[in-house]
Formats: sequence, structure tokens, C-alpha cells
Amino acid sequence: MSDLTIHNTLSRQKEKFEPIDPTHIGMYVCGPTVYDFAHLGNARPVVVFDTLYRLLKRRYPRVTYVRNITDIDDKIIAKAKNSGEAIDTITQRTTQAFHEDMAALNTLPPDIEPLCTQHIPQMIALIGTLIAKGFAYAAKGHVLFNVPSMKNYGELSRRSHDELEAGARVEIAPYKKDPSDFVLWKPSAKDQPGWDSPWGRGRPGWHIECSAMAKQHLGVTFDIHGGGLDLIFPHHENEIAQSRCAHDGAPLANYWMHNGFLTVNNDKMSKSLKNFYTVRELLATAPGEALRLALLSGHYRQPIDFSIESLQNAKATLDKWYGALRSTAAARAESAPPPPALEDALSDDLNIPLAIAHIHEIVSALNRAAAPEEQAPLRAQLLASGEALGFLQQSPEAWFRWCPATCDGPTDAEIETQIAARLAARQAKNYPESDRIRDSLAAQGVILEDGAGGTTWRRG
RNA sequence: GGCGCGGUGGCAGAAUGGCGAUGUAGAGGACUGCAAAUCCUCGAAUGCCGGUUCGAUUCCGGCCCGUGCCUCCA
Repeated sequence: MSDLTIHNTLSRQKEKFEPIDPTHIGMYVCGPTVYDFAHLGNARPVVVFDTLYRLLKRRYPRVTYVRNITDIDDKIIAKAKNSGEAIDTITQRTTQAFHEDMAALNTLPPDIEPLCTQHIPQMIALIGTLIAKGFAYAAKGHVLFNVPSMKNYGELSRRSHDELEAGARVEIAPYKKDPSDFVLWKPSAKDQPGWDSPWGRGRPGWHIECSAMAKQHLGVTFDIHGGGLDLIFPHHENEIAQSRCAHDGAPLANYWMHNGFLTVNNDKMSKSLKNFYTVRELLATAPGEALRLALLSGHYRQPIDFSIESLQNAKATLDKWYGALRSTAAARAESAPPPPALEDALSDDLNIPLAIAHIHEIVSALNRAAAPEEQAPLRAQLLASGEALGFLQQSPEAWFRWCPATCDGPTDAEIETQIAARLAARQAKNYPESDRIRDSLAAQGVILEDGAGGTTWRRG
């Protein structure tokens, strides 16, 4: 197996991955703020880092994957105020929906999924350390990180302090010592959730949670930190500042990985632009696996322009893959590891499009193979390759019977009855009648395929 | 303004200092009662201009076009 290389945002280059401890890899990925359904852009890093997680698990004996849930945030507070719902109700419901949506995309759950609200003491301790070491200060109920106090601030995003000031576009709070200082702790009004702290009742700023939870679950320095491109600045930059300054300069993570954006009609998909699709609404129109393939069809660092057409293409591709499995179902596949070509593609900074091309080649070979003993090893390769990328884990029958949420066509049993009637007509050489049945089903979204082993069907 | 990313067949999308994958769409054929699926065959691409080089899509420079970040963001 070839070396694993990773594009490290710190160096803007591909680097050979050298784990801190080859027997135990640590990975942290920023998770959702739970105030609303996940949109497809939120799902991209989850799917991408799930694929990396699967690769790491095959290459190393143990991997700890941590993905947090941000369950305290001003957007959540605002949502609760507007809707009249309790914050806990919103965060728990949204977390559950997130879990359901991500499971539908065939993502494995992380090993640890910490909640911010359960790590307040760790955040307070970290803030205390930063104050004690002279990197943070309290002012008017806030605690702020003093950016000029850190010499190397800006290494990840490659921004100098001067550039930050030049680009400042927000109103600068009067209690800040420096315009680029950011909040570690802020006061809560009586009607806002808050926790007692040495600086009064308040709540954490956005960035401190990840520093505190990463330290708690992965230690001071760990291997890989992932997230979307837009988190590089300010979120990850500030995480680095907090953690390094609290830990005498020790790195937070050795490798920083960032996925590219998802666009819709070439515009960034975002809640503020209101041009987003939620995962949930798309799952009503297409199988989760097709959504996953659409999200993985481009390299993880490149932008992906999502469209309904790209989703349909992904579904058609999976139809072909599952079709190969269905037509060779008689050849029992033993289990096998994914082929080296696929592992090499994934090990080269997660070249998923190339890995998918290898799957196409296996499918073609499987379709060409006539003898069961020839098919069996190819099936094994196909199933293993699919699992490596989070595909092909259901039965072909289940795949082809998938129905959208609005499914109002014939039931499985009705289809079987029609197929039997058509078979009788065919045997009587009553082709007008058999074609009428087939056309009738086709009009209802059911496609029949006559094969050597009988007639199969699928919902299109 | 500062920092950054990208431009490859109709579309999607890899790779590469020398034969430019893969999928899809398209054309033809095999198979089929007819289809569908599958298989076979075929046509089809490196934004523009320079430079380095025996050779550039790849490296360098310029230009054009698109796009992201610069304290809500995956």
C-alpha cells in the first residue's frame, strides 16, 4: 500500500502523513450548530471526512474521530426566542434530525460526539489559562483573546495582523484592546442561557468550544483537524491561537484539511443566500446513497456545483453498479480487501473521483464476466470498494425498490402481479397485451427488464 | 485593496514534461418477439499569448474569464 498523503492547509502542499502514534490516530472535525436542518453544504464535510475515517480505519489499528455538536450559540438563542420553543427542545430535535440525515448518507457515527454545553468547565479553565499567561483579558463582562499578543497569529489563513485591520468590516466594540481581538466569553442577559464563571454569568464564544473539546478528547496535539474551507478564517485560526497559547506553543493539529464549497448554479450555497437545499428535502426525492455520490463526484478540495441533474446522474450510476450486483447475484462473493488501485487513489490525498473510476472498471469487468467463478472475485472487489467509499451496502433489491416520499405508484405486490400477467401474455405470444402492461408500468415509473433468469423490475 | 482557488470532449471529472483516465450524452453494431439492461466499435477536449525545453495541457511570465475568503457560514 502506498503512503498516505494529505494536503495540509498549513503548508498548502501535499505532505506524507506521519502520525503522532501509528497505533492510534486522532481526528477532529467541526460539527453542526444545531438550530436548523442540515443543508447539503453542511453535509459535504461530513461525507468527505467519513471517507477519510474509513480509510484511516483500514490503515491504522485505532482511530478516534471526534465531531462536536454546537448546542449553544446565538443563532440557537434567536431561534428559541422567535419560535417560543425551549432551547433544549430545538437542539435535541435538530441533533436527532442531523443524525438521521447523516445516517441516510451512509456516514459512520464519529467515535465521540461531544456537546459544548457539557464542556463549559473545560472552556472556563482554558480561558483562565489564557488570561494567566497574558493572552487574554477581561473587559465589561467579556473575555477577549488579544491577537497581537501571539507572535505567529495568522499562519493558517496567511493573514498578517495589519491585513486584518485593513480588512475589518465590522463595528469595533469599544472594550477591545485591538480591533482583531475576539471573544472567548461573553455575558448573558437574564433571558439568555448562561453559566457562572469568574467573569460573571455568561456563555462561551464560538471558537473556544473546539479548543476545549479537542483537548479533552484528543489531547494537546492530535493528527488531523478537518472542516469546510470557510472555517479557515476566523474559526480555525482562532482555535489555533487559543490552543497554542494555552499550551506553550504546542501545535493543535499537525494536518489541517479543508473541503471546498458546494455551489448551486455556481453560487455558494448558504443559509444567508437562501439558495440551499436541505439534506432532508433531497432525501425525499433521491436515495441517500445517490446524494452521497453526488457529493463525492469531485475532488474534496474542488468546488462542486450541485444540481438536480447531478443528483440524477449519481442515481443512474448507482443503478448501473447495483445492476451488476443483481445480475451476478448467483456468484457468491467471499470478502476481500479493496483493490490496491483503489487504496492508492484514496491514499493520494483522498482522490475519490479516481477511486470511483476504478469502481466503474470493476463493474465493467463484472458485467463482461460470464462464469460465476470469474464473477465471484470481481463481486468481492466491488463490494469492498463500495464499502471503502460508503456505497453498495444494501441489497440490490432494496436499492431498486426505493421510492420517493411522494411515491404514489403501484406497490411491490401490484408490480409482481402485473409481471405475472405479462408473463402469461408473452407465453401466449400476445405481445400487444404484454407491451401494454409494460408501457403501463413504465408510465407509473416502473421499468421492466427481461433477462435470462426472468423479468426484473426497478423504480426509475 | 489584501490573500486564495480554478478554466481539460456537449456535460461531469481524473491525470500527466513525451501514448490525455473514467462516467454520461451522441453515432453504429450484437443480444431481444419488441424493448430495457449489458457488451462491442466509433467520433469528440487541455481559455489566449509568450518563455524554458528535443518535446509543454503539465514548469515560468503576462493576459482574458470565472470564483472564494477578508470576524454568521461546512
